[in-house]
Amino acid sequence: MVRVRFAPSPTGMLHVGSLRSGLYNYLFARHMGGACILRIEDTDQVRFVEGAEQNILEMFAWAGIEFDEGPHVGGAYGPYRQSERTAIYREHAQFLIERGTAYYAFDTAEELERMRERQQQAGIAPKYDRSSMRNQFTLGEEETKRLLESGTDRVIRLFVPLTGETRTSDIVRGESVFANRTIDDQILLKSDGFPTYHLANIVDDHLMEITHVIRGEEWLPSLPKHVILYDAFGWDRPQFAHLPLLLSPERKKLSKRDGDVAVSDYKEKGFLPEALVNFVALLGWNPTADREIFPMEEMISMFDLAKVNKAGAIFDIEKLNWMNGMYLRELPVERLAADMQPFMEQAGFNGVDPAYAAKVVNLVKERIHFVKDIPLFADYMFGPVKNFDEEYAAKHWKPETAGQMLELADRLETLDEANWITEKIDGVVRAHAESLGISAGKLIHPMRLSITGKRVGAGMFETMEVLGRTESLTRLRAYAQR
RNA sequence: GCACCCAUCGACUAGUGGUUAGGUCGCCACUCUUUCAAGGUGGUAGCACGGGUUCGAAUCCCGUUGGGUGUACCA
Repeated sequence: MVRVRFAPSPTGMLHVGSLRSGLYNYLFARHMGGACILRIEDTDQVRFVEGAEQNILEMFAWAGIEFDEGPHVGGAYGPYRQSERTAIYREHAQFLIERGTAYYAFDTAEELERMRERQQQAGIAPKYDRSSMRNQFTLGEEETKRLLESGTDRVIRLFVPLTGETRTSDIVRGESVFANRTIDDQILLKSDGFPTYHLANIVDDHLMEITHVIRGEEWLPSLPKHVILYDAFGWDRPQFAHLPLLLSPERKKLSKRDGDVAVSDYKEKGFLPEALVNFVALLGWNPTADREIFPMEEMISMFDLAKVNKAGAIFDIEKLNWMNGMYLRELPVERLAADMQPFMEQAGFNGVDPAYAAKVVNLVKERIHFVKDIPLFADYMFGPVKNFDEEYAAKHWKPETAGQMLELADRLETLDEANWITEKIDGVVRAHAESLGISAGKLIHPMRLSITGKRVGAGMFETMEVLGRTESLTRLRAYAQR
């Protein structure tokens, strides 16, 4: 059975790149009928951010991505927070020491810093020098034992052979070869007793029976270390798939400095979760080139890791905007009206009838890019017109217009509530225009001005139908008589 | 510096030896029209470069160039 995991570290708000990594894990798991696990990698006590885990959970829920196991739902392989598994890592580090594939080192941060400076000056790659630093090999058995017993700060490092090479395999990128002499003796267990990512990740993936490791390309350089670790334990390794990076318009790894990178930023800006998910899915993967809109279910059935691209993809907000518009026009209006609710409150429109709100959404959804825009775009649907477009008035309001509008109002009044529908209103307006010997447009523009105050909006007759008979007539007369 | 990864229109991509190099966003034009959108139609624009291999290379190989990631007691 396929088991995959998404393993974020709770150091901030969920990043859109992480959303995509999580999504690919989810799509792959669902496609294969396997399990998708959430594991919190909180082994860095310094970078821990309060509330980050909560944000990760909320954003995935918002995006419609569910985990089968994780700290919030439990599971048979827990605990799912690495900070609750430290004893496990210590035991495994110890096991490696006994096997001779890891060793103790006692260097201080300053000593390591000086080592790197020396190496830099000598023009060689910075890498832990096992033969000159303070570790169990240079210190000898007796001194090592003495330091351990005296409680001196120590770390456990991975023993990487100085010769030979390590071969790795990746579903997206194929085979690679790394010369062992270029691979660092990575710290596995820190002096605070916590594991580094490298140790915790391998131990947990093994214990949680992960079959496929799907993660960002930034991990590719440490893949050989991980492979060596699996060998050091004597474990089979999972299959790896390293995803291309999400890039800023400057082609750099998308980071906080590039503006909105948190999923919550997009939620607050009014993007629909379906659109954001669809959009990031297509950044690096493409099921079929003949269309762009794929609901989650369809992505699941079509997902294929082997079709994931190798090159990084620029996060192009323009296309996201377009896609949001596509979903905006497809999603049920009740759902959109519910999404609009928080923005209505922000705009000061409280207590609006949900059914009426849905009608307004339906009326204007083709003309806007975000539900968030509706309270501003169609403010006149939720309260009196606040101000009238002067320029628009100057262009379409002629000396004879007021009289024409009042006459029109009288004629429209002959339509009762039941007949206050788009087609009937349309008919009355056109008949009136004909009797006046002018084009319908000559009437419609002043009507739009009187009723909405704006020069742009939905179809005039549809707008009047939704606004209602009484309010429409009142506004028509009020402006003509002002 | 060193290690590794990558390279098709401005952007996302299809393409796995034979295509007029296709689609989508954006942009431009036209159309529809009561405005603005949406829609429809058309257009703009690309295989980084140089060598091979081959009857034939966007596709395979090598190199160059360019870009990216990593290089922590962070993940």
